[in-house]
Amino acid sequence: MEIPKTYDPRQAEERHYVRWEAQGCFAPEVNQDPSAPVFTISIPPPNITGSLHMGHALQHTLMDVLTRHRRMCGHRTLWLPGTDHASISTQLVVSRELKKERLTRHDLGREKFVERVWQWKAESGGQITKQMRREGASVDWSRERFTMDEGLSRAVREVFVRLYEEGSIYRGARLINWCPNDQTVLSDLEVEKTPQAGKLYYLQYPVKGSDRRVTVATTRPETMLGDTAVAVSPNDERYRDLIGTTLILPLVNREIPIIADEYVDPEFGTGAVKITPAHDPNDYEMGARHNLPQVIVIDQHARMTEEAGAEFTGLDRYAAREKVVQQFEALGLLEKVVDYEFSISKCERCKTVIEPLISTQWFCRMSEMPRLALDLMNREKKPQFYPEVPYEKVYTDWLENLRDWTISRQLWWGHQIPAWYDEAGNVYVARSEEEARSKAGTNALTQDPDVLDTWFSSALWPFSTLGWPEETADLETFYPTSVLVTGRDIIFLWVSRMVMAGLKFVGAEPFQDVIITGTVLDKHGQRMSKTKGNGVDPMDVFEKYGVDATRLTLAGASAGTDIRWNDNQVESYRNFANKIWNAARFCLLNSEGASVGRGFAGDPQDWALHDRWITSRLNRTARDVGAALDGYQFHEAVYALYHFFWDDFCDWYIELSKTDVTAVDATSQRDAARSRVITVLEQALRLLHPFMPFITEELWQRLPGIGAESLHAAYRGAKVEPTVMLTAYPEADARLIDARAEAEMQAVIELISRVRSIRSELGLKPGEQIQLFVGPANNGLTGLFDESVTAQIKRLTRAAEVSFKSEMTADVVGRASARAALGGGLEVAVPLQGLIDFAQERERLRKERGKLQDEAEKLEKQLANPKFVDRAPADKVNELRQRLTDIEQRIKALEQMLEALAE
RNA sequence: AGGCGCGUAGCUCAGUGGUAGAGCACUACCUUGACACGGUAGGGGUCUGGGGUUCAAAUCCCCACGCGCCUACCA
Repeated sequence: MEIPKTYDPRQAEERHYVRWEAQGCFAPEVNQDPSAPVFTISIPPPNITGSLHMGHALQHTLMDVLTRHRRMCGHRTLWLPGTDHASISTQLVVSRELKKERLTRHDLGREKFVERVWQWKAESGGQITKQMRREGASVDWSRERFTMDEGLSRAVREVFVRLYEEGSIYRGARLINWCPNDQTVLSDLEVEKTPQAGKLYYLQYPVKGSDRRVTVATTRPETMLGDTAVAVSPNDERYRDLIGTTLILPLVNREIPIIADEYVDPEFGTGAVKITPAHDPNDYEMGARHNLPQVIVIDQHARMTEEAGAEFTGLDRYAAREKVVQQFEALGLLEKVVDYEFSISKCERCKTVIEPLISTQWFCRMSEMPRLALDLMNREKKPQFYPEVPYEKVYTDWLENLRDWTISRQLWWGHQIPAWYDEAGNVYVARSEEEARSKAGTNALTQDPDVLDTWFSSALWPFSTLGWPEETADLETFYPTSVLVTGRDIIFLWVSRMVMAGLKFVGAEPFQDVIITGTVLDKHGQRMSKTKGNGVDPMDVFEKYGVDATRLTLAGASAGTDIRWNDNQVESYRNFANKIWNAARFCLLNSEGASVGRGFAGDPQDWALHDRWITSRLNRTARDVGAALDGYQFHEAVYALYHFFWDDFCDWYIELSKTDVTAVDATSQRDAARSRVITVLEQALRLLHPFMPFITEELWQRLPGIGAESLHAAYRGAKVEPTVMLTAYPEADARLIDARAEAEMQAVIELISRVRSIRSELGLKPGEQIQLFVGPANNGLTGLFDESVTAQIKRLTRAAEVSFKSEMTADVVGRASARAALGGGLEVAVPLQGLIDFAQERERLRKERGKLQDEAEKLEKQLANPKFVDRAPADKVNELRQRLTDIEQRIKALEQMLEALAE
């Protein structure tokens, strides 16, 4: 059999996914067991304009690990894929394309533009779905969904109509966040605050019929043109007498009142606040409290309106600012200007400064639905967040202080609002135009031109993708889903809204658990971003190190915390993949006469030590991995697998099996040993499969003795070729976890390591054969060293001979020996016939003794403390006593050795 | 302004009351019949600083310093 010495990930990645997908291995229908438990994950739908980034790669890896694990446990698993339509982004992308043709969307008109977007989607919108295949994501493509699909759109209309009919959706004029660049309203969550170095302008407003002036401080002088009051704190002595009097607003000469409101902080600025109800959220509220008029001085393009006065009409807001300041200065009404840092709201997408405007929009009331979600958390602690701290609190805090959600957008791409107006302006909200017509009693209707916030449809994702509002079999079977894996940035935008919608419309939470992943940062700890150009493209990493290594890196990063991306880490997992490849290569090159699943017959107590040991380690690993995955501690699972495979299986088990496995004669002993290594390998491949799907499949396919009967019972009737992904995930058998075998093996390992250490420290050449004395023979441990173990010790320490001595005195082992004191009173000696440098050997032994003495001293001190002995648990005290005894024994042995070496 | 998190080996990070760990990097030796993307043996840490609780603190509490994130209507 030709097996290359180095693993080439590429060819395995190309072969297996296609077959898995074609044979329906990812679809829940592959499961033939009607009583199987169900496991469902609904993917956070990536945006159709996007391409795969490290955040996706991380989340997809975790979802795939969970899905593949549950599938191997025989569960009926569904990981449902799809994408969302991303109104603004997509519209911007397509508009940019049009710009190249010197066209705008208005040139095309709405219908043609939307057609064009669909066309763009068909051509360029499928990038992520291709990339997910490369990742190995075991999603059921036959159930792929898109938020603008007919079915999902129907769900959107249904929800809209129901909410409208019960009064939870309303239309009205409110102060909203307006993006003058994108020409649309934005919800509070799509606005980002950034600190900004600016100025605070102190403007003086004359008091009517008096020489007095009231000074107000503002960061936006241009808004003064729309002021309709000045507010002061009711308890502020400085202004008390002015409350209720009138000011003359400079430049516009409007008379405005001085009002009192608790909101005003007398400590800040001058203690007097100009109030512009039409252009500031706080002023808007105060205006409502005091019934102030709203004077609109800025329009949707952030230019001044006619209301701002003839001189200002049409000026950009910043030009207007300058002009206002100039004129105040000219009038002697500019008291001062100071530098001032404040935070400014920008459009999350285009970074344009948001203009708060009064505008008629559709809103969704946030009163009953957040209550449903909060009640569920209080009552049943659902969904369960991982990590619970701090995300559960982040989630509930947000739900407790929600403002109504602006759901309309002035865009063309998206779900057009199912509301129609007749000529009189009456509104008819309906599931279809026909329904609206029959409600209106006329055909002369125009549909509201706006579309809904993309997140409105995303909120329905976990059930709309399963067929809701129809009562489909999928909805019945797969809802609520099991777990949601996502980033912390969309807990508000998406997670909470899904919970609200799920509770409201299906009557059950959309998922039981929520895993919040960290952010993948660059190696300097910076957020990856296009503008900084510090992003790492997962596709490049796949190409360079392989998909499996990349997945292991992502899964191996600590749960919930941010990940600094570092190629070194992937490289080490690439090396691990190569280690797996070569361990398998060894097994396969020596596989004649071997078969998976054989070799471990009979009572385990009759097996060789290393066989009992590896079986114990394997079962312990299966137990640890299972427990880690149940708690979503992926990194613990990776750690356990890595060390089991490399340290236990490769470094020791394969080495200890080599003599038997590579025997020249085809004996049953040889074949049984071969079967045992290959059986352990096969179990290890199964354990690794959810994390490293490609290499495990590639190798598993080559193992002798695998076939349809290797599959998990739930998949045996399915029409699939044997595949590791449908085998049973190894489950720990508690009876095979053998602490004694592990302790005994530990003694053998210590012996070998110490002898190697002696060899190394004394600078013996690798080929130089030595002799070993081990004893004293009355020690319980020497019973371990049967013929086979002794042979292994010889091989691994390059010893020509191992002799067991009843005593380990200098007389017996010879004065010229390098020696070591092992645990349990065991000693080992390497006689060196004059080669030994006595001074050097004494130094070595003293150093060793020094270390032990330090430790003994600490233990003695602790054990001499009556408080410790009295108050610490008895087994802890015993443990330390035992450790001390062992150390003392070793020290004693070392002292005898030193004595024997004395000049 | 508030809330939360983090600070452990040169680097990236596990560990969260009872003997300080991993990967990478580093040193020495080794082309031994799976693997140099490898093997063997090593070096390296007053667990940010200070105080407290405890028989025992990297781990729990308080304070300080440094870093990061999130939320918020201070003109």
